[in-house]
Amino acid sequence: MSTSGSDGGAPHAAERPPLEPQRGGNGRRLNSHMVAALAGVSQGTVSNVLNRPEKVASATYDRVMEAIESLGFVPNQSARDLRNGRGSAIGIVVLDVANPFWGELVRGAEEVATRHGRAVIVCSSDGSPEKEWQVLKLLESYQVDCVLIAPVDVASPHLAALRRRGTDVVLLERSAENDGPAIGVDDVLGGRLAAEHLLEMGHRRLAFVNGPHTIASCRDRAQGFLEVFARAGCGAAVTEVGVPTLTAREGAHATDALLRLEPRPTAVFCANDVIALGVLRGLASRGIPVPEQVSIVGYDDADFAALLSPALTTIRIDPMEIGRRAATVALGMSEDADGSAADALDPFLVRRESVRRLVDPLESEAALSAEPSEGR
Amino acid sequence: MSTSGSDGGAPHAAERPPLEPQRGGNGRRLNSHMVAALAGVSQGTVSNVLNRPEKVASATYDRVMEAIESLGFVPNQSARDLRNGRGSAIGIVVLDVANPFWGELVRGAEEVATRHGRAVIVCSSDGSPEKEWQVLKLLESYQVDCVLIAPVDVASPHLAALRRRGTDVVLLERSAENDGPAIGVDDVLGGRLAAEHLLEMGHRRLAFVNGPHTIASCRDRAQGFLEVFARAGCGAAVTEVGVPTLTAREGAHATDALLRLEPRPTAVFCANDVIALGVLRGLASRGIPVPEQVSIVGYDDADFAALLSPALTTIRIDPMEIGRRAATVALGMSEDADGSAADALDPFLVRRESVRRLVDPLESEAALSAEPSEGR
DNA sequence: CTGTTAGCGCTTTCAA
DNA sequence: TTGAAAGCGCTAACAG
Repeated sequence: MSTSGSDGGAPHAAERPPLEPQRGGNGRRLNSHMVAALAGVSQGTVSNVLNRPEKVASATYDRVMEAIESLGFVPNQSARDLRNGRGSAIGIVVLDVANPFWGELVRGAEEVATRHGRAVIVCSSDGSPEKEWQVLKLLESYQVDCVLIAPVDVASPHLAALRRRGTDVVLLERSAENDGPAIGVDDVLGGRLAAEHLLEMGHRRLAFVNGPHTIASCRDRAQGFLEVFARAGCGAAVTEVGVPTLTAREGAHATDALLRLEPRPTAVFCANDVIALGVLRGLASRGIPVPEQVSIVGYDDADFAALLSPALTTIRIDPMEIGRRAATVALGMSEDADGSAADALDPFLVRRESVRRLVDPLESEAALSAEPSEGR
Repeated sequence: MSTSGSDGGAPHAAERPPLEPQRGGNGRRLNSHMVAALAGVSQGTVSNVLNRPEKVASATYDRVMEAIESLGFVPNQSARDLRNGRGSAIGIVVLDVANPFWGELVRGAEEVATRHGRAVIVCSSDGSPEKEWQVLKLLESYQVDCVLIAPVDVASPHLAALRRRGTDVVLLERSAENDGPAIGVDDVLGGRLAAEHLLEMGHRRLAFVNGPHTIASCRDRAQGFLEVFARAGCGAAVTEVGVPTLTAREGAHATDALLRLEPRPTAVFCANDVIALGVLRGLASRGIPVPEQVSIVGYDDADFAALLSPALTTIRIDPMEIGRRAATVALGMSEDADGSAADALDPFLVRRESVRRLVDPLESEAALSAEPSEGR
């Protein structure tokens, strides 16, 4: 049997009439006026009980509360928002909620928002400026109080316009070309960490699988990663190979390009774990052992990173904490100091099994041929 | 330098006055009245242009549209919702958005909702009835048009009450004790699939790491899994070990209990991949090889399942499609047939590396003796 | 301390 | 085809 019954000609859910919700006993919609009537007070007093309890005598307070409970009254947020001239929901725009990184971030934001009785409206932009614009309009129509956003393009005029119209926006990434509040990880540092680790492990021929530079975090990771080699003056060869989207599929797809590189890299840094996962998959399907023949460093320390085989060495960041902080500043709860308080979380290296130490310095120079059996 | 500047005593974001958003040229809030003024029509006409374009002369239509564009006017959804007596957002309550399964599901729902100009309010219940109730109140205050929910307890009175008050609710799981619309995977079938596979592979001593039976999907998976053995009459020994939450941590924690079992199981079925991942981790830390000593079957085919080592044999379901369908019926777009249309997605088995075939029938018989070899 | 009142921006009769 | 006016449920200012 199906769960949605088609019992004897009953109309199905989709075509039920615009039946009015939440009726009181008399058949009218349940509202503060009815609560007031039941408690024997005026609407204004009900409002006060809800919003400024201290302004009302405790006897009346109790009576009103009782009425509220017994009726199961829930104030109409649309009306409040309308009256207050500003919505109470908060919007959050990420690249893709289905991606665990953004999922966790959303979770963190949602946690603090709902704790404050605020709804969070979640939208995915898929990295598409059009879709981003569309969802921003949507959020604006809902009069959201503020939007937390990982912008496709920080410099987007739509963003600026949104802010100009009075919506608070807090960026889910740090960015030089932005003056508003922003919470994010210091991705330049993250890139640097990866580079230093690889250098220290003896790697000199490297590749970096990265997303489009329109994404600030990609740009930053590249900057940090590349600047280490530029500075080191160690004659390392670093190639950046770009992928259009940060997905496992693209990572796997990039493997071909990686293997065509001359000289072939001994290590590849991936802009995130999902890509690393794709690269790992691509390498595995071609029978190339990791880390024996190529070392991999990911970014994010996603759930699965520790459980891959080999376990993925990665740069750890805590997306949920970003979400929490972003929501906190968005709600104006960041009363600490001058508002510039700790807006960047420092990522750190998690050493696992996907990076091999190149013991013999010559080995890294031997171009492509020769590989020692390396058993460990 | 920090991204949120504390430049020369300028007040920081949190304490800016309740400055009114989206002003028109004259300093008042931008509304349909101002659009009307600019276009030289009345408010009602603007409303018609937006909602019933066919009712308005094309000349006026163009003029109004132009005014809308030039002003950058976005209608106030709170006001519409208030006036319409029903919100336009849709709520979705899952156990945890940070979990990739729910993240994907949310994504699917969000995709179809935003395509229809509807906002999605996302909430995580964490499997806690209190938190669920809290978020349901939140959603109700926002007057959401409908809520998509994976209930902590299908039989919850709060759910029934919500529905009674006129909010559409569509369940994100199939359940016998529910008569409203529901989209979900046929978990009984899923459990059955796992059992049949294990049986076919020669396993007779099994364990099932499962979450609380208050969660319908857990109950159903158990039902399907157990009923196969009951029916098979093959004298298989199956033990269900319960974990309070469906997390990797709990899975790892359950490993002890698993290993204490007499007789020790040759295969364990896990209620989802995340738990399987925890069990895998627990087993690995104790040096017990999979699948050589124990076989594992997961559920969900999460992102990482294929990349574990060994790659996880699992029951695949498509959460995003569930989300899409749920949102579709919620929006009353399911005009197909009588409303009972395909409300269950069939899961299927994905054979990978975590299940070993017990070649020698004696091996599996040694423990409990007698069973018809049942090969099929 | 509590009641009264005036709208917030929008949709929708009802008239013109 | 368009305009005028009423009112959705709530809050805030002001009176009592």
